[in-house]
Amino acid sequence: MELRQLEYFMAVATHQNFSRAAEHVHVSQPSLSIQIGGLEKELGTRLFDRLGRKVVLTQAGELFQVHAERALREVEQAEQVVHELLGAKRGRLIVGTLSTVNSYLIAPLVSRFKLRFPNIHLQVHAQPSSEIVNGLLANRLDIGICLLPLTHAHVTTIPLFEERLALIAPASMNIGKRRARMQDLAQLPLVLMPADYCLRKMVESECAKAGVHPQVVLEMTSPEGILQAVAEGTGATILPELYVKSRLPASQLQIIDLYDPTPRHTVGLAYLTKRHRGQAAEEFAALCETTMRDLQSDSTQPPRNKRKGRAA
Amino acid sequence: MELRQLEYFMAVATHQNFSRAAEHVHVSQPSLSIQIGGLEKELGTRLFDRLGRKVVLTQAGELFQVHAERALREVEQAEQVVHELLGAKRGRLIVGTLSTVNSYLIAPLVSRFKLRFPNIHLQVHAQPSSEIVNGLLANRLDIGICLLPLTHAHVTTIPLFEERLALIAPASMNIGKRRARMQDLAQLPLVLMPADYCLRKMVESECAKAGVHPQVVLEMTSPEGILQAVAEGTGATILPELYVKSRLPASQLQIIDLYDPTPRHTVGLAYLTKRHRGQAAEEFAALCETTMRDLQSDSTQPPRNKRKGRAA
DNA sequence: TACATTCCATAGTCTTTGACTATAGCTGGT
DNA sequence: ACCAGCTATAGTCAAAGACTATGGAATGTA
Repeated sequence: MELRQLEYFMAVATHQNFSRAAEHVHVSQPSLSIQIGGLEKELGTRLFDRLGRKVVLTQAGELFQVHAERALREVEQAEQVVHELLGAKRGRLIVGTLSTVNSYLIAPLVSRFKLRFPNIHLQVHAQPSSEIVNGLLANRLDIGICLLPLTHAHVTTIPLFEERLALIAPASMNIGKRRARMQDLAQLPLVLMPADYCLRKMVESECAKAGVHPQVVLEMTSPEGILQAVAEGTGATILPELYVKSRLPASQLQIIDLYDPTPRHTVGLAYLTKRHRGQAAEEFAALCETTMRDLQSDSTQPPRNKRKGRAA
Repeated sequence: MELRQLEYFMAVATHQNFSRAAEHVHVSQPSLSIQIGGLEKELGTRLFDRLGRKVVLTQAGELFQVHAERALREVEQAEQVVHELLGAKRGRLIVGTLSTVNSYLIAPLVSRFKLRFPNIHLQVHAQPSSEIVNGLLANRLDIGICLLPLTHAHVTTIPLFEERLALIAPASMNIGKRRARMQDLAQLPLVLMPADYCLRKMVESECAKAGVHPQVVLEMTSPEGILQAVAEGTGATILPELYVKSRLPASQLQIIDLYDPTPRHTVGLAYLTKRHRGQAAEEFAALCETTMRDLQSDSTQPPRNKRKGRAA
């Protein structure tokens, strides 16, 4: 059985006339007759009684019509949902993000995204980079926001923006200045993530460049926990500046710029190389960049009126 | 879009592998690849991501799958309902019958029919012959049970059985014998149907043959009403013997055989010549004959034990 | 009754399309 | 680095659908 036959069938059932039906489906009358004939032959019974002037459904035809109509409607809808997806009018996007990035970027990003694509079902999971990669490989995530570089056979990354890292010290700790050299870290007790975390590796490599060996007094996996430990005076830490600023708990902490060199890392979009990224994913990545640009310009020059609206 | 493509699509979605899917739908792998490719091209997006080992649905594919599956199921059901109809496992049968026939034949007929085809929806309308013909022409009825002969351009008839007509007289009326000649009718007040009814025409023609002119004292359209009028002594009438026997109200009536000649008429099945008669209609007609045969053998030889079961 | 019209079915021709085989290209595992 | 497994492409062939022309039945009209 073919969809064509169902369409022709419905046309005849509607018009009760082969010739009119043929015009309606844009084929010649013989073509339509043959298709209906074939359908009837296949089913083993007549679907229409040809009564001189009119053509009417047999009982078999009536029963058949119910399901033929539904089948055609489902086919139509199958097309429709895909087209809506392409137009980003519907769909689903599951994003994995680093919890640090999650804290300051995701909230404004999500709100912008939802504004533009209200019917895309969005899910955001805060996870460490390794879990994001696993999630992508297992198809649990559509895209991830990770630290770069990330080299994995099947994962492609696109740099989105850089994060500056800053030294975070308890208010009680006397650093004595607003800026610190990387070398100065050698003298501080540090609270860092475990060795297999990206952020820790990054810190280690920066320290190595500066020729210092950090004194790690506590390892914690969550940046949230680290901040709390720092606030209680356990030690200092190094975290993305924007992250800390987004949740600075009533200035119990000092944020101290690092330089010589300033540690930075690149945040990027990650996705399975062969996996088809939907419209929604593309848009999400684009919004990611513009949102970040806005955040950084607000952060680096807070008193300056780069954004007139706010300054006024 | 073609049903073939939906089937192939579902196979790939199920097996997550083109080659296996191809085996499953009994085509070569390239054929299947091409069809999927065509479908994706038509929809304007990938439905599957080909990840080396596995093949997984894209988001578009997932949305598409829902409706594709439903569409295929509807097509399957469309076939199914027709096949069930052919096997008379379901369906509908609307029958028009003469009210006289209706009274004695339909009850046992319907019960037998329902026994054999419990899922056929049966509807029986008692109507005069002319209405039955109209009903057939207007497709309100599937088949009709009428008096023959009935000649109409589009209606075909099949004789089923003969009905003997008998003289029905009120108990009060003194006929003096169990049998009466047609000629005897001339002396009786008669209650008959109006002139445009088949039964009346039939009586008229029988009378004409016998050379008598009936004295009609009352015309009524319903045989039921006629019987009541007769019971009250308004006059005698001529009705199918079986009909009267089926509803003899506590022997207030005499049933008198007519002879010389015995008036009879033929009851037959009528249907639109070009209309396709379903399995149910065929079976109904067949049951009609056998049921009638049983009724007549019970009626003509009530004391004799033609049906051993009863006699014992 | 005969004629004109309408409508569906059939015949014959042509183009499209789907299926097949063989093979290339890529991936993943040994 | 090679082998095994999988999908995509190329090329050929046969089936199927569409079209035009026409036949034949039924309907309505002069």
